[in-house]
Amino acid sequence: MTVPYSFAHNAFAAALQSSYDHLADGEESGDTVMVAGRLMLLRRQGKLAFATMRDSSGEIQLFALDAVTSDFEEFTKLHLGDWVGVGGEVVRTKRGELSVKVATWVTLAAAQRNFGDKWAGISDFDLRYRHREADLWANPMSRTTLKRRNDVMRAVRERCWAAGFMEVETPILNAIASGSDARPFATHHNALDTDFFLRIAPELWLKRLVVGGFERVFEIGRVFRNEGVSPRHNPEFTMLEIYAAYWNYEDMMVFTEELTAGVAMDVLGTTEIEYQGRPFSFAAPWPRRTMAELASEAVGTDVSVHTPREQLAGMLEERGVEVHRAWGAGRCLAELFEATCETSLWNPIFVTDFPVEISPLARRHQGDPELVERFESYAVGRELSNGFSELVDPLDQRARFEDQARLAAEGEPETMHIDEDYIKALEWGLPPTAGLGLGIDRLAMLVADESNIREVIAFPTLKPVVD
RNA sequence: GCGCCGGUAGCUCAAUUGGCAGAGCAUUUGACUCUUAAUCAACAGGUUCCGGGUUCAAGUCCCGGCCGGCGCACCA
Repeated sequence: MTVPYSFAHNAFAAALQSSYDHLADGEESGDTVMVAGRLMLLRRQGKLAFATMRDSSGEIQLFALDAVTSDFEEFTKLHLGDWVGVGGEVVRTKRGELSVKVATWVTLAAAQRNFGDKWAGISDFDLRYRHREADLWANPMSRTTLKRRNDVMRAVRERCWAAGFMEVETPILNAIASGSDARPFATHHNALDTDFFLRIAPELWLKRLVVGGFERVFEIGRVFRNEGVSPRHNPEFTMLEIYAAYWNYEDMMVFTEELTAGVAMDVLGTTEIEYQGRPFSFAAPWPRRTMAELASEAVGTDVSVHTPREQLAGMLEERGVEVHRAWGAGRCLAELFEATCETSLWNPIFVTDFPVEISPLARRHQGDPELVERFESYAVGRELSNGFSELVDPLDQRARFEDQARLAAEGEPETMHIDEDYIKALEWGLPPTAGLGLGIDRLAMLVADESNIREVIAFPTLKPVVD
């Protein structure tokens, strides 16, 4: 059988359903359309046959009659999952189902595999993730979720553009993987005979564009971290990073909450949702609390980055956290916060004023040089975004990188490497700038009410099956 | 990486204390001129994830491996 190379398609299911809403039961419109899609159900009744066809917009019934339909017998032998193109009149059956009365039809692709149980679909995770194409046909929720992700991406882009940000693209192959603390994937360029690392963040490149005079830039792109896989972590994930010259971290917090709540409004029409059965509100403004305040409340005594390191370490050990010898008071405070507060932060909140020790790219706090002007937003017990007033001083930047190198020497596996090119870039002058990194997948999880990151990624990372 | 749970027909799932491996849907064949997961009848469909072991007998018990889900760790 030869399948055609094209089909003169001129109507979609959803548009037909709405534009022929007025058609009465048993009424024939007199209008002929060409529709195409996939057979989801097929019911033969002697000299009649009814099929449910789905296209990207929705579903419509195909009504075939021996007296009207060409090759009627062949039509009744079509399989669930076959793609068909159909020409016929728009009618409503006596039982009230809007249909295309099939006059001519052609097979556009024969399905040689089925799409699972027509009622239960496909539920096996392995099959769903390895063969998303089958999952998408079999499971309406999978289509809805990935569509939501697309809606989120569009809303984020449109809001960034509307705020005057320019979308840019920066290298994925890097001689040094920097901009975050994470282990990178390594690869090799043959012609250059050079090892490269896949980016773990686009941060340093974006700030170099600000140095170059693009005052507002953003990038939505894949980043790669060679770390554990979990329901909330995929080795490659999508990050939004934005940088605005002349802003500080408070300005960026305002932008972050407005962007996030705005995306929820754009996609869902509301900021008030249920996430995993529990009420959740995107509505701005979000509370702002310092890390030290939250940690102090949680442990019942005042702690801060100035609390003696040994005292903080003792509190961590009481809570079963193993304290690395390279950790200073700042890192200990952050660990204490994560151990006691992080998972209880349900509605969005900004946690602010991080220790300088764990923030090598952020600018020192105007009120306390041991802190930086940094925030992380948390929602449903997870980190959603991270931003700060950017460190603009090349001398301080070099000192921070050197501190990181010292930590590495003491056995800390995930530290930032010194990036001479970046320091050189800062020497040309980075104006006061605030930056933000936001996990698009995690935002999509919230909007789509999904608890596993794999549901919002079309093809999540899986271990290959070897025979 | 560690722990717990799971893997049976193309899909969704059963299988009692270890005792002949089953159903629905899909596929194949037939009936049926308004169906809606159509209905009815019939046929066919299996390396029970893989490899060992215990036993008269293993889907079931034991050991190892593979893949997945969840939790922990790492992290966003």
